[in-house]
Amino acid sequence: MNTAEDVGTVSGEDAPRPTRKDAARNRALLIAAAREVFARRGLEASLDDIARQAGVGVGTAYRHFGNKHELAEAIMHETIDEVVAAADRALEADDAWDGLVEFLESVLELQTKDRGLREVLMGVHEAKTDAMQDRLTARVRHLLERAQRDGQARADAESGDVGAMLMMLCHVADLGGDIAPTLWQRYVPTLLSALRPGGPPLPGRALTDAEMHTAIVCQHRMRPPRSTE
Amino acid sequence: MNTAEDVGTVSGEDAPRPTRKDAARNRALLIAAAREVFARRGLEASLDDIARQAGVGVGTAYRHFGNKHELAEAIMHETIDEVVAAADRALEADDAWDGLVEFLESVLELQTKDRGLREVLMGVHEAKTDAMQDRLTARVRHLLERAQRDGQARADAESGDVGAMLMMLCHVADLGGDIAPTLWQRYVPTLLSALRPGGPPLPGRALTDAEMHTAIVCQHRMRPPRSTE
Amino acid sequence: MNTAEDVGTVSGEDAPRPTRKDAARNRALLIAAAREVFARRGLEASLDDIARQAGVGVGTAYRHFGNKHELAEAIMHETIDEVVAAADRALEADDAWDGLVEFLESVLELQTKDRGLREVLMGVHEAKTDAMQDRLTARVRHLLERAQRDGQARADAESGDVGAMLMMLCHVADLGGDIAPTLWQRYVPTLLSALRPGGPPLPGRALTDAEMHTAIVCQHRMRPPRSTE
Amino acid sequence: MNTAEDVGTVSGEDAPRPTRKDAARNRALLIAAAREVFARRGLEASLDDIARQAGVGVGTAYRHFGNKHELAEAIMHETIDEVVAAADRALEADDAWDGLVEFLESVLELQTKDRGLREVLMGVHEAKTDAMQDRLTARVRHLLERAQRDGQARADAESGDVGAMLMMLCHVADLGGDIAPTLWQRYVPTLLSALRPGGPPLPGRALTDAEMHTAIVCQHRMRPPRSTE
DNA sequence: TATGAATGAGAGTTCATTCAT
DNA sequence: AATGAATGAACTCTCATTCAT
Repeated sequence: MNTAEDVGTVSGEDAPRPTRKDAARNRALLIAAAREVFARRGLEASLDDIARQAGVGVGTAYRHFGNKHELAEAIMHETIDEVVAAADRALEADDAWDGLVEFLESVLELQTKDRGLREVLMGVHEAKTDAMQDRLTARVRHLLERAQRDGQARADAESGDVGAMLMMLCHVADLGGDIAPTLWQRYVPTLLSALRPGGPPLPGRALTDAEMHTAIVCQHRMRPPRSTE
Repeated sequence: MNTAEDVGTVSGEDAPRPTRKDAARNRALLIAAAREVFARRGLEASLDDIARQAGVGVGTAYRHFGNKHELAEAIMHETIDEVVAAADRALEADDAWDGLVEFLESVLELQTKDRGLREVLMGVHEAKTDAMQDRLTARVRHLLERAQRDGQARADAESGDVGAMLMMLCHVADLGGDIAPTLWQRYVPTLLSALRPGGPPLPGRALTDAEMHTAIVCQHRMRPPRSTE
Repeated sequence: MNTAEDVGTVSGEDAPRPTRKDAARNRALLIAAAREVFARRGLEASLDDIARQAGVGVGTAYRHFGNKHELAEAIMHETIDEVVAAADRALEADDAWDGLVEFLESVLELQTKDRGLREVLMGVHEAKTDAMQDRLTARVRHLLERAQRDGQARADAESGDVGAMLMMLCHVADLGGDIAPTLWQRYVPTLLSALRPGGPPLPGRALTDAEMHTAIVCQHRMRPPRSTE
Repeated sequence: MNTAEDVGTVSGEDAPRPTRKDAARNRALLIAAAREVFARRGLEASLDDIARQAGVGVGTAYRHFGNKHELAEAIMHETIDEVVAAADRALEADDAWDGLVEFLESVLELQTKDRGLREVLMGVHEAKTDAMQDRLTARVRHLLERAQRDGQARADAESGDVGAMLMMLCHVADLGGDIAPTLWQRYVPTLLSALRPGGPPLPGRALTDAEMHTAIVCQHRMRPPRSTE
């Protein structure tokens, strides 16, 4: 039923399979829209809103993501990429400790602008988050280990501590919100002091990476997908 | 207690009729059910679920509470009462500082068992929460001031700091969840050290009580009741 | 369980069955309340509202009336009484025609103040209205017949015509509402002229009393009572 | 119509895509169902009933109409179109007076079959009705003015009079219902005689178009849509 | 393959009617 | 006999997901 005119979509690029580019672009459009909408309105935003914002049909969203959860995961993936990038930058700081601090600040700055990331970091999510969490966890561990090697972080500090502190700061940042966007900075020195050599050790033990993983992944607040049966 | 004279007015317009026994029971059942359901599934749980859990029709819930918000408020009221009671107990501790610590621990223990309280403390609520927030804020202030008078807390600590720390700990407790229910205890000494005299002051400034109020109240996640009119 | 004190309700009237007066008063209270509420808010007002206004439990309303329809009927009964009274007064006017006109005006004045009556006259009701309709119909017939005997109304006018005209005027009065409360008066002369001797006869035929009855009774707008099954 | 240049923008943001065929069919089904259901049961009929009658899910109704009011408006629009068409036909009658009469008769015939229209004409509606009311009012005025120019209607007749008469006739038609579907015809000559030159003027004054508008629009019986905020 | 219309379960809320007190 | 709490069906509206086009 399509007349010849729509052959021109990619107009002369003689792609091996047609419309591959389209699909990629739509995926990108959806992710961009989802980030913006989730960032602005939180994870409860409707897929219709996101699709509209993307200039795409809802059906397209389902072709690419299967369900809302998967879309959110994809968003997280993209977003976590930025966080990972920040971590990688921090890993190359001259001073290991400065790198660690720099990383925390980068993350906080990122999540201040992005309610999507905020909710993700604060554990409002589900399932396949796995791989991304792990990528992040690994970086955190590296940052800490580097500082430990340089004698700037105490040997008994654990990467789970850094994670916990990051989350605490996220929460304060969330609390401060627009009223006091830099509130979280007030508590950075105190928290980080616990990682410094010399003082009394932290009591008990931190979450292992695996536990952290489970902990975050288990905190669904987004309803599970309906069983299609 | 009624004298004979007003017999026959409009068939007993006097005594407000002291809450029927079954009504009281149902109210209690509803509150119990709501606490349990909110505790387990969060504030987004439906009234239908709560009513079912209470073994009661939805209509009954509406007779007692008018709308979902009011029910949540009532639950919160009950729950905050426990928190306030804990604060009042803490205010009578022999040692002011021990009282403050004791209070934090009590709250954390309470919220560990109750996702309802967790969400309330973490600011996932609205409107009429006001009074309760304020009751709590006042206690926190008293606890801190008492410790300051005794020279156990630094003079420049602010009650907003205690609030922020409480929230951070709540968040860690939330993170630990069932996997590590005492995780939060690991970070108590570090955080509280910032309130102790002697060290470097906290940079910037804390949220005032009013700001804290606004910050928490503005973070609705439960939609406001539809205006019926 | 009743102590001796409530023997004093009727205090010394040694009524054959006690508390008869109470019941009567409650009935009266309910009717008064229903008239007021229906008059103000229309037939869609809830029984709860009416009971509250009466200072009585809903259950009492059901003891007296069985269901909302019956209550509305009772209201109508009371209200129609006034209309009937107006008709009886009109029947004693010196001039038969003046009596007829006077009657119409009385009814219109009554219904201007009473949305309850308005809806009743405009046929927004059901069932047992029967007896009352009939009482009214009879009066209308008498008024017309008296005017016919005096040669002031044409012989071929039918009482259904008077009824129809009354309804039309009610409708115009309803239309005028508060904006033009006397609008209906503009159309009285025209309509009544058709009842006067001398002009061309009305084409077709009017509704018989029985048809009028059926017509009005069939126009439920208030939902029928739920089948209890 | 699209030139080649914008090929590839966002996959066809150009043509608004001319209403799908099945969508159009469903919309038609809904409108048909709504007309039928509203016609049979009045404006209080539920959207569920209408959707069921249309053989369509409720959601579909909401996709097409947003809320119950809008659906009713759409129905009314369609229906008023017919009335307007009747008026336009009447405006082309050879004889101005015959045109006026013809119009009244058309409307009455239409509303005899359609309780939906009946309620609309009798002012049981709201808000956006405005435009349609006005379209109708304008026609009525034209019809009357044409008759006045031809000397067939008295100069001091007002279009509000025609409106009032139309409503009165609607009411009688409503009264006659199925029992006497032509009852209203009995009162046409009498009423219209008041518009004819020669007789005594109508006392008082008619409603202006603006007043008529207000009068009708203010008589909601259908509750306004809940503000979703 | 993309579109967006259709679906229907489910949420909050109301109210006529019943029934324990 | 009166009370008003309890009930539950019904209503309007939303949104994740499916499916015809």
